[in-house]
Amino acid sequence: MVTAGGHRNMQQLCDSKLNLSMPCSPPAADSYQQGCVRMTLENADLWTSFHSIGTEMIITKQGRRMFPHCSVTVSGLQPFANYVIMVDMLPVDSFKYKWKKERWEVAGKAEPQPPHRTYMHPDSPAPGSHWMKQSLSFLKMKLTNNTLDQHGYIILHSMHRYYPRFHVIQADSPYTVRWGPFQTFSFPETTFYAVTVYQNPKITKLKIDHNPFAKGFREGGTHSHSKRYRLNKSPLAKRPALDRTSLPGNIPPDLQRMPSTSDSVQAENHQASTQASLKGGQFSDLALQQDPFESLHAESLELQGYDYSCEEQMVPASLPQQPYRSVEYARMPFPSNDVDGVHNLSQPPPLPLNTADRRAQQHDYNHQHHQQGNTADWSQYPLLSYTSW
DNA sequence: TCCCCTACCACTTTTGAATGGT
DNA sequence: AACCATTCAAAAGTGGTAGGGG
Repeated sequence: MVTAGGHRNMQQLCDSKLNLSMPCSPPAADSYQQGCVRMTLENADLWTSFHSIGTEMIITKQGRRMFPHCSVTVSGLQPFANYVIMVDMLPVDSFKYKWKKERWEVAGKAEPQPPHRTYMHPDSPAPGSHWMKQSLSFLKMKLTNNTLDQHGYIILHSMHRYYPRFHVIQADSPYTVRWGPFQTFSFPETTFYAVTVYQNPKITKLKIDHNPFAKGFREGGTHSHSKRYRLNKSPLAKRPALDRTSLPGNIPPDLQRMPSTSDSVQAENHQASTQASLKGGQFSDLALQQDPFESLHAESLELQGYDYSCEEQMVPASLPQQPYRSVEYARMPFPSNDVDGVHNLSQPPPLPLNTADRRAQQHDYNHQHHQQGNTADWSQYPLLSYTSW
């Protein structure tokens, strides 16, 4: 059983930084508690380096790996129970951004959410002993801005901010994840701007310094763009789009089915889902502390009726049954009004980098306070994406 | 005009099939 | 025959940027 436990109060949560424990489940889920799952972000120093500048992740139509890539260690699992471990991406806020004058600025309201995708670790399902044996790398997870992507890559909007969310689900197969209790983790340091080209030169430099693949360009000398279009061949076109490394861990499209967010409780919590998923107070409190003055301007950016609904466009039908996880499912460890338990951020989301960020986060703060006492809106972002109904 | 996206480049790293040795 | 180690070609992946499009 994936259980909740560990850090309960905010101070503990903030102290834990990159080593996250799940907040305890609400009483309703106590019967499923048998331990305390902990997740630690690997390469935390690297992530922090990028985060201090403002991490950017390239997204391309063909799909691009992350750098730094997500790698975590897990403990507290039951050695002989099977688990599925997955990642999805959530928007940090309700804005889109632009890079202007050496800084990120809010450029308006976020685009409607693209189809929600979830990446499953290739080893899934595997016993807890396996997961705890070594760190889990999500190196092969790819990000794309192609909303019609058929490879199962994570679909994001450019110039928007996201953070990865890790799910640990007790399940014997990807087809039964809907039934198993699960816990969710996220790391503030992993927040990033999705971009099609790097905006911040500092990020480029940092990536080149750390990413061996970039050395070819740096050390290879000049780009002979005079040759461009002379050869009518694309490195990608001459290869199969999906290959031996093509995300074996991706959830079969058949499994990417979830209840629409317009359903049930999700409709009630229409807006602010992201903010709520980041809430728990920590994030917002920090944002306020950071720049209370500038936060005064936040309300001008308040969004109205932002549509967070997720719709899966990929509709393969190789399986007759398309499991989904319903937020109303009884085993869901997410409480309806336990703020600490709504999500598992032990830390506030990333520190604001500039005025725009602070405003955005203040927006989150305001919104979160409006959400206090409300029902859980974590459900805005289903654990598994869905295709159709 | 501005902003963002796409396609392409040259190079490094990774992958896995083929081969040879024990 | 089975296993392990090595080799090497192909595939994958990378950031920069010209050009295109909205």
